[in-house]
Amino acid sequence: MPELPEVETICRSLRCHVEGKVIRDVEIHLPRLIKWPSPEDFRAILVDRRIRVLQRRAKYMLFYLTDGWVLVIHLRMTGRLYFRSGDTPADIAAKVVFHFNDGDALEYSDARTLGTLYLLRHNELERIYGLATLGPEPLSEQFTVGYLKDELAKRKGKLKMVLLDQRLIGGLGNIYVDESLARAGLHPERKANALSDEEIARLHASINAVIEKGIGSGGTTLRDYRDGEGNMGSFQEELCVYGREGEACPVCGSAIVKTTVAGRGTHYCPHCQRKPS
DNA sequence: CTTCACGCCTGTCAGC
DNA sequence: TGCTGACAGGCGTGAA
Repeated sequence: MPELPEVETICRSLRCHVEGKVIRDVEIHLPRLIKWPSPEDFRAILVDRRIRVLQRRAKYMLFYLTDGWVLVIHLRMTGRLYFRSGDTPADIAAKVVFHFNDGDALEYSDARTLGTLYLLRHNELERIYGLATLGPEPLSEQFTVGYLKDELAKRKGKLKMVLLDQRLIGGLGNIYVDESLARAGLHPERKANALSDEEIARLHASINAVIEKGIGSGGTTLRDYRDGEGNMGSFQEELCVYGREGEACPVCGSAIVKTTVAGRGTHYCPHCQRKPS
């Protein structure tokens, strides 16, 4: 569900509620979500530790705790983190609940239960393979046109697949890849290593613009996604192609097409994003 | 090394 | 109305 803009929005909405809070207890209703250490140790280590700062890296949320521990949460498809003040009713469907000393709580719920939670020392974070191998993020200093050009040159696959690879760019998912390609006017099945310099520059600018607007809109709420206070995002109103099969392209009016590329639902405008034959 | 199909889970929705 | 199957925004694994 959540991609970089959604995770960033959740982090922003949670910081003022959780930073500085001391964990009093942890309820674990679905132990298999805890990937490291054992659920028993996970709980025992968290109890009495304070959340110092909450940071985000791509789609990972990192809660830096006292004594060098870091709680790492990846929401995958349907994970949700919701801050609940002590005087409001608990979510009985929550899979993991972090109770704070002041009576407030942070609830993790997850319809498809594909999310992952870890508790590691700050110098052990590379044990999470996906976190250790993340590429630079959109809008970061390292994500330059030159970087994108060099990386695309090494890839023979289709653009759609390459842009979803978190080792190349950290934080893009299915929605923002489709939107980036639409705004750059590039067909999702173009070969990554066959783009002109001008097309690469356009793609780079489009990725940054889409992610920046996505964050500015508080993310994209198509179904499940809410921020840490339960608010919906509004970027769904600005989507050009994603979820708009059969609707008119905002640029040329052609009907948006949906296909499957690299096993993922893929939306594009057949006129603005022509595939050179 | 890259590329790609598949499995993981469950809720929702279209079609019958 | 009730059932069935396809599908869903992510990622890790393993095979080629």
